[in-house]
Amino acid sequence: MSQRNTDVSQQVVAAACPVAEILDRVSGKWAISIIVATVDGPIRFTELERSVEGISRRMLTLTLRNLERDGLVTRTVYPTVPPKVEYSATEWAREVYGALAELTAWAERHRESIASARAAYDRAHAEPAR
Amino acid sequence: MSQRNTDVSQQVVAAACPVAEILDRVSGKWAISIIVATVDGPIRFTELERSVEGISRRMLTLTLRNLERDGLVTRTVYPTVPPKVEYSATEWAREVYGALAELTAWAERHRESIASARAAYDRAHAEPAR
DNA sequence: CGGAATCCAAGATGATACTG
DNA sequence: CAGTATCATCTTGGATTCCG
Repeated sequence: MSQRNTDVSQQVVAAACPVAEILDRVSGKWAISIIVATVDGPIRFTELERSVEGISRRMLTLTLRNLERDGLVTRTVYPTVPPKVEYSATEWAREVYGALAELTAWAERHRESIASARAAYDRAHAEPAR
Repeated sequence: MSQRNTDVSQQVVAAACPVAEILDRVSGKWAISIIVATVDGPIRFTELERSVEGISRRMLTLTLRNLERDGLVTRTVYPTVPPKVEYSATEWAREVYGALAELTAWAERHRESIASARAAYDRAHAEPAR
């Protein structure tokens, strides 16, 4: 509608949509940690709970369900006593994680710059309380 | 602590942290849309409001402030009457967006597969209501 | 062991009205 | 025009308890 929405920017917007989808999946507070924890082989629920520092049982369950739903992890139940359930990352998860590599690298390189930029902003906009 | 946390996986976890940071910045409901809207040149507040479909004035302001704080957009005020404020993506924002490109491409390729995987999951776990 | 269910606190978002 | 302020609401996440 606005004159800025030319063909080009429209395409970009369209291209951004699926990213947003993936981001929604992967950007939860815990999703990435869980993917990371599952990439190098099957891991049990309780092991995950210990491995992903600070996660609650509830969030672990919820996040795992979502990841499973999106086909990023598989859930395997062994009907033993006591029960045993293993989770592992799928090929998709590995690809997504790989795609995140560039972003990771970028983040690594700019970690400090970003921190100081933020600090500078905060300083500039601090309460002029006195 | 667990035996799975070998040197390798530890490194991966460490590497994942900064990504999580970036993701937190970029993964808001609106951040990406705003970045996209600002990449191809300065854009005014009201134009943004129209350009980013569905965003409220409040969220536009808040998200812009956060992006500015992280150095992803710049804010330029022209002390005219009526006031004029322009926002534009920084070099950082372009780099991040570029780094997201691979993820975008992946998402594009698998968009349908993911959708059907999710549909299948939902079907399999649907209310056995009767 | 591996959850599901419930309750609650905190944060994110939306709607609306007001202002320099 | 470009916000800020306020209030209502929806969503997230944590803590706890119960169960097969």
